[in-house]
Amino acid sequence: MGTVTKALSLLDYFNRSRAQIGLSDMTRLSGMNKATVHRLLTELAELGFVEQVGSGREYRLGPAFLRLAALREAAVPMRELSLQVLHDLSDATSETAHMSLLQGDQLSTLAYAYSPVHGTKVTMEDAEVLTLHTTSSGLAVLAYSPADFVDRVLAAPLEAKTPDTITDPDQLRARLRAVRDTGIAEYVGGFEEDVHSHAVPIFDSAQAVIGAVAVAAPVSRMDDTLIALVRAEVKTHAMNLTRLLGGFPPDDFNRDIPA
Amino acid sequence: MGTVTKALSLLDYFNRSRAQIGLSDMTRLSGMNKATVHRLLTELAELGFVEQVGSGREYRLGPAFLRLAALREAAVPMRELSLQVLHDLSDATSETAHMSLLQGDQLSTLAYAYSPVHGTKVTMEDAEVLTLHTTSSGLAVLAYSPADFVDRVLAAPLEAKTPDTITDPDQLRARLRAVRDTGIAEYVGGFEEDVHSHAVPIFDSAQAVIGAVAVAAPVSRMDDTLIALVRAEVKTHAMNLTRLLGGFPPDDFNRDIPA
DNA sequence: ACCAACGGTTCAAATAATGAACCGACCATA
DNA sequence: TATGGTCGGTTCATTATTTGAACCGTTGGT
Repeated sequence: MGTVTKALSLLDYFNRSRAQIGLSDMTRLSGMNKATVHRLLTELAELGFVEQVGSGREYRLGPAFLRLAALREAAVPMRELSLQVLHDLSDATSETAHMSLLQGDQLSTLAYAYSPVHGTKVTMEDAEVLTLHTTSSGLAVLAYSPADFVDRVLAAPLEAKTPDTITDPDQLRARLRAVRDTGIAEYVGGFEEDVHSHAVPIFDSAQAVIGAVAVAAPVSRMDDTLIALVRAEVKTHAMNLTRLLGGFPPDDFNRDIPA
Repeated sequence: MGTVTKALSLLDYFNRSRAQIGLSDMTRLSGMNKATVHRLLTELAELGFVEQVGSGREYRLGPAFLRLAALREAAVPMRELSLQVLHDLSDATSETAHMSLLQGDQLSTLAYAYSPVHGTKVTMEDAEVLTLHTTSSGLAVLAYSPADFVDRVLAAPLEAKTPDTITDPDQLRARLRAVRDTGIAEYVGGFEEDVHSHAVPIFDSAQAVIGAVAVAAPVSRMDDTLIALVRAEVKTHAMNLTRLLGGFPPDDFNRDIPA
């Protein structure tokens, strides 16, 4: 392992519940020699990557990250990142993948990717607007939204886009509980007939939901084999996108899919 | 220079106008050996601190910074606190307010706030980098920095950003004495022409200067009335921010403005 | 067809990283 | 107030990593 990796791997020991770490703790956590850890932390401190909290006390993450994160964000727009992940995802599933962001009480499609494998596929429009109660992405977002927001959305008139759209608030709430249990949302024909989709929420740096990644296929093609594949792939790719965007799943987010 | 410093100093060559850098360019910019730069970039890439844009193409800042910046802000909500104060300050003065942190021998902009009152205003960029000898914030920081740091900064070549930039060390030292007398720094057109700004230093819990809060306005608008208002407001808001951040001004810091 | 510049690789020589032992300071407990 | 444990930090001979000139194969412009 190179010295740079050793130094930067120290940063991984910081997290929300452990914002400050002392030299001895860091030595234990990393398994490295105390002198080594001290030298690395000192060097990181000079660069502003960590800082010492008081006088000769614990270390915490430094201010340099704010500057570099701003530059990163300026250099790589969210849409480009989403497209990369969606391309992978549609490749892995051979179906249409898309990503949408919560805007007001609707979802607006940020990006999508098609697979060339099948002649028939679910197609999207640029910046297509989706409603929350008619799509798997909407259920994924609602399932991790604050209660008052969910209340407001479900109190409004819920229009049926198809005969299969769920418009009963109680039924929708039951679906949201199911989503929270599995970490993944499913909807058959709620927005358009003949479309079966699975969606996983995307979170921001404050662990709040900001949108969802979904895979959509024609109902006829979505058999048990494809369902298993799609669920696994959407889950991992969505987690990956959350990470790329600098976000964190909430602590109660179902990290491991129970089959 | 330690290996870690070498690796992380590569990151400083990225900025808004140069978001992607190739291996050869980076070699030239850093003055290091190409093999060394390649190894360091590869190591940084494995950790997500940089990433390669296409297949065997240029490098850019990686996604790790978003995660770490979020953790930093969760641990120390410096940016959020600054934004609150800056918002108040720009409201009170009807001009642009900004806060920057000392990083190495430069200032990096942490946050800023605009006033909606005037159509023309001084604009900022996210994470904009300011030099110490060209800005009122820089003078404010230098005036309360240790002598050896000031010596080092003033001994380096001082580039003129505008015709009004002060590049003579003796003249700058005279300005620093004036800053210490009043507790507030002033600069007209040192960084950009037509900008007149006032700045007050921010201190940490060890009474050491860590940055500055400033208000910047177009030269034409900065008349005696506005100057008096800005000086009073910057002073109180900066003191307030120092306090919010858990810091203390040094004992010789001029607490009451003598008009 | 050519040349220059690109990203990337090699390996002996040079250099920086390492770690066991050691400080003084601090803080409970005795 | 002694004492034992832990803290952050330091030292320096040993060791392992980093370094850099030269070298690939590839690409793109002339």
